[in-house]
Amino acid sequence: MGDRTIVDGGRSGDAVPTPAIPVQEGPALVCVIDDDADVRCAMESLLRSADYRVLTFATPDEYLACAEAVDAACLLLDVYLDGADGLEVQQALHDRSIAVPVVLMTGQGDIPMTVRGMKAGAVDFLTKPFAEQDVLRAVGEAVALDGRRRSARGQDDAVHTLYATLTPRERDVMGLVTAGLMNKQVAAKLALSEVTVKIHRGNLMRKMHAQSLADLVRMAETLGARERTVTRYGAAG
Amino acid sequence: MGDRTIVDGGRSGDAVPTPAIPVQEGPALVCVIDDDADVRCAMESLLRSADYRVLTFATPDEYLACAEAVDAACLLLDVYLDGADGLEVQQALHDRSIAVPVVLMTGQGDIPMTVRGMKAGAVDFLTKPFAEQDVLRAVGEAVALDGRRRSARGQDDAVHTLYATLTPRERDVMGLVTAGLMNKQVAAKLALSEVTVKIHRGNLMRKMHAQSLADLVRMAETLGARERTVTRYGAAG
DNA sequence: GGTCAACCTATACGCAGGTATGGATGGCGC
DNA sequence: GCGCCATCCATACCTGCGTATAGGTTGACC
Repeated sequence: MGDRTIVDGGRSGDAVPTPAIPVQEGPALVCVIDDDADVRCAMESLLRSADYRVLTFATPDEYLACAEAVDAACLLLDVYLDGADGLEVQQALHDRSIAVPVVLMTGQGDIPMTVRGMKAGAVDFLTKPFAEQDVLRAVGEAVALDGRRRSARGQDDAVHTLYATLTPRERDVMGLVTAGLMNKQVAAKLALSEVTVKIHRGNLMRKMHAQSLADLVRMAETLGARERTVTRYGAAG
Repeated sequence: MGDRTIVDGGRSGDAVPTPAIPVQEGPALVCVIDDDADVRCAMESLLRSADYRVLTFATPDEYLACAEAVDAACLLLDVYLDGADGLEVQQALHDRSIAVPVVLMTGQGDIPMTVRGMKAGAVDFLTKPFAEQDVLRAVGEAVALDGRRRSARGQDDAVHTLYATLTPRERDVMGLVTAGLMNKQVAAKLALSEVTVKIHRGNLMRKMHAQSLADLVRMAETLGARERTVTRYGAAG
């Protein structure tokens, strides 16, 4: 605690950015895709009354083309659309790494379709006619899940942002150091002198904002950037 | 690796057990619960032809009372039983921390029931009459999932087994050391001298079979035994 | 009462980690 | 060309870590 004073403002060698963690502002955004205008209208008024921001779309293409929609915390998706299957839309979202929680809706669904939808990661599967409380409960769950995902991703992004500032050599050293190798062993593996390794190590510790090796190891786990040549524990030979 | 020779056979101070990792032997065991004898019989012959070991039960109670059944890699469960709801059985399994992958079956299911079953963690939901290929595919998925869970749990159990051999003091030290504190700081927190901390530290490193601090940190993450007084990274003050 | 495990301490030595000082090289952009 | 950056190295010094040696105190168990 008082033993070592850490000064990081006086050094001019490396500019270390402090990444801002993205915070969700205001009420959550819910998107609705349904080809039935009556459904869209009913959903919009119901969700607005529950204090959500709402955007509605008649087709998946409209949704995918909308810049605002990428911030959605929940997607209410009709599985029975004119042009495309709602389950295909789920797949399309997955392919584009869009991780919005999906609530599926249907008028005439069957069990295999439900199973496919749920296995594809849907939060819930609502059948028409909708009970308002069911819709709000499902949307509530989806928004809550989205919040958890966002905060988890915020942590990961912060680490990635810092990692991006490392030079290639510093990443090499970080990988081997977090694998449990001593400076001498790292030096041998990278064909360097031990002093050089120490310098890189000190630099990357500062750049990663790591106060200890334990910190760095946990960051490496987050990054998945560890040298995975061994089973799970134990220093790499 | 040749720099430091680690000898752990000659010391007589601590007996450190090497935990055996449980390995699944032979063909996987599949359990079937259905009140219809015809279904049980058909399932049994189908699954045996696919080289699974099979146990069938008419009621959930029979299954829960069977000692052999706890090793099951898959449970085929009828959701429409005489006495108890199949979904309640899922809940009962969860309450008893039985983590067997479940495949639900039904003759007259509806979508809300399917959603409940899938949200409760079912691998699949089959509708009667069954297509053989669907059954085998679902069971195959369940068994594969079980295999992944077993290997993951094997790793965790190994660490827990080692951790169980630590004395209370060694656990204190491990928590603070893996939180990133220096020996001196650990000593201050526990009101000890630094030498004592070093001894505990050396002992626990040997007992945990950790070759480096990085190893120990990863084990602590597995255990969830870290001092979680800080946000996520950064040494505890 | 003896034995053992767990716990604690002091001193001392050697090695590993970290930093500072003081260089050197090569690539890139203005 | 010049500055900037990443990379590399050597020497030196201090701190931290790990172990060995050589004790001590409790409390449980036979």
